Amino acid sequence: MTDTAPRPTLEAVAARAGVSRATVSRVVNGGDGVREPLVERVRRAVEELGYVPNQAARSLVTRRHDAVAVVIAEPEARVFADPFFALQLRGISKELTAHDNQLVLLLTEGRDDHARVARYLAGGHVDGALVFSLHLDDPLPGLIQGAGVPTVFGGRPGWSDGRAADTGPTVYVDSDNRGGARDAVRHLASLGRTRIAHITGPLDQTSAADRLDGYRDVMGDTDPELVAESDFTPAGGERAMRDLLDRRPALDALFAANDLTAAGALRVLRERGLRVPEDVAVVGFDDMLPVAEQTDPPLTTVRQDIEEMGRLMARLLLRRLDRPGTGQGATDEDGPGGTPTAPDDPDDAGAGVVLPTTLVRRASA
Amino acid sequence: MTDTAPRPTLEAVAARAGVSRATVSRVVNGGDGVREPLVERVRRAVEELGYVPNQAARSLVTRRHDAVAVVIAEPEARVFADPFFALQLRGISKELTAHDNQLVLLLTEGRDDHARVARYLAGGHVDGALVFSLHLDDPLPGLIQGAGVPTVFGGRPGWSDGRAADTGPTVYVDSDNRGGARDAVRHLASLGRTRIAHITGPLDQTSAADRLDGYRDVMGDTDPELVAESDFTPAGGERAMRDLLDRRPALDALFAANDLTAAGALRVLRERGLRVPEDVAVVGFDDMLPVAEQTDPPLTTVRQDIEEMGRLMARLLLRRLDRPGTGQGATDEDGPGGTPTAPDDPDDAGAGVVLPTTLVRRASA
DNA sequence: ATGAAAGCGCTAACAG
DNA sequence: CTGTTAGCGCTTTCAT
Repeated sequence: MTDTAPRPTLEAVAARAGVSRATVSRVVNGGDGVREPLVERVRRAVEELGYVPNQAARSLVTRRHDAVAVVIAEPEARVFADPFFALQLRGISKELTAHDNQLVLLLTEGRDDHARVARYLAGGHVDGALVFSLHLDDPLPGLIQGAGVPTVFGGRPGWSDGRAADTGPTVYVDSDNRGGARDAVRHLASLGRTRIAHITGPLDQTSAADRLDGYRDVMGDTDPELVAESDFTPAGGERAMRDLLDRRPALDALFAANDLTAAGALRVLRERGLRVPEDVAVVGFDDMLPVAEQTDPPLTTVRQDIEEMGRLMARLLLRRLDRPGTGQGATDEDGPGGTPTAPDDPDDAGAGVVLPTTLVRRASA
Repeated sequence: MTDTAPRPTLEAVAARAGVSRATVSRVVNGGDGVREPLVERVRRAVEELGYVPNQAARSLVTRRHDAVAVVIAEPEARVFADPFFALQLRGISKELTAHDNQLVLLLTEGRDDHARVARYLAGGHVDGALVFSLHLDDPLPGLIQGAGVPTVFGGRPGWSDGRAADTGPTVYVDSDNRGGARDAVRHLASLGRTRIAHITGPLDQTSAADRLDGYRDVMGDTDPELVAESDFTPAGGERAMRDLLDRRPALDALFAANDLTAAGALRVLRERGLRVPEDVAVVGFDDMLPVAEQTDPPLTTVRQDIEEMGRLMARLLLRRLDRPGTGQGATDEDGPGGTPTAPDDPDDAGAGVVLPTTLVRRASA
């Protein structure tokens, strides 16, 4: 019937309520400084007409969009094989929603998309960006910082600090990969294990590199043959486990860089007739429920609160948006020295915020 | 240094190129009907100034946003435990990106969010919506259709057709759950199995109901005790398998409504000393790689192309947006009878498009 | 083929 | 406190 539904404008509401557009605008935006009876009348008119503000018109003048981009730079399908981003997104979404901000999702598949994303961000469509970039050599983060949009990173970016010079501090949220790894290895050691092997993730990702560092913190320089590099996948885990077993048949424990890898390793262990945890104790990382709880035996692992990471990223960004000047390009002197990180107060807007991890004990170690 | 980076406007480009704003606008939007030398000059000016159109201003006049909302209505955390939505999103994202559309993600957590989403959609922020609603009694789809935004649903909506009357046909994309289920059960039967059990998903979801129907298509009215209702989770699968085994110890095959459920069932089977596939052959549904390939034994299952579903949803929506009138509220007579569904041409914009499934044989059956 | 001018719907000074 | 008045940056008739 109604082919074009001509949405009512401020003007229409004003006419109906017998006031000026400005007054309606005031009421719609909180209604401060408008006398009660008028507020009431305007409210009613809005109600009756089913008025909804035109966001485009508003943005045009306010230069705010109440929208935040979430950029996930990951050419590999593998990312989608685990619920990591889904959980993170959920945390982000909750926080943004609570502050009436929209979430614009930008997924990239390889280099071709970089320019597109950079253009979009530079185009001022969103007030800020939350970006996930896993690899050390990813050019995207650089492009994004160049776009002049306030940004918070998910995971510690891998670049050296030099480049951050003229774009302000690089704000990121990460979990305590290194500390978590230490806990895992210490736990294994406390079980009396001494020949503790480690299967790493792709070492061009800071999370994997940090976990390896944690392992080394505890193990010192013991036998390098106990470390095998892998790729966070189950198949990679199988391969690495086989190598490890061939090289060091007497190993009595394994710390795998993530749960998927651990699952693969577990299969090889069983196939070789090794019992877990009796012969080889195994600890994973992530506490990815569908994996960790379903392995045989269920996996002891290091949990990170992924959803909370997302939440925190959003919170940090929104805070920066609220007080401009902390944004991009601002000369941001914060006194002598400065306080880059304050792990104790996750809400502190320091350069990096690191969330704690916890060891979850199940049957594998 | 540059505190406020005053983005160049059309005006600025026009001045630089020595033409009018109108001409710049034409060039920026394709440049038809502008003589080559001018086009060139404008292009250069755009380049030099780093001009990027202000989308808000543009939307204000065109009433297009080149943005599509993706609404995922799912209060349960479980959804995020599997990569289903991630894959779907990926497909959607690819398609939208290819057509220069943005993806606005709207995640809802329970009823409180419904009003928010409805308001957002009604607010005309996006040109269309892609919505996933799993449960029969979900009020959201209704609200959304009411909002007058062109919409395509992911998965066959569960409501009775009556309500679609005044909002035009309900367009959706689904995979052939029923046909896939039939294939699964037939495969089991072809293996010589006769006492084939079925663990269902939550029957208030059309996907689960359709799979049960497919099972019944093949099994007829045999022993209802061979069917156990469950919830798509591994734990639910365990529980259901135990029940089944208690009731019908002699069952020789299982068709599980999804891979997660099958994984749980597999564990119970092993725990009871039953060999798979020798004693009990098992088939799942989804072909969720991280699960299906990691079970012991690897799972024979029904694959659905999830990413393609997402792609197709986006394609269908964009097509509707391109030719208005096929949108909401349009009197959409398509001759006598009409052709609601044409499964053979997935790109046909019929009311429902159903994608085929394929059986993937692994070791479990 | 190009330019001039009129708005799209809203907010934000500024008056009163 | 409320109304008036300028635009925000862009597209789009309508002249030329």
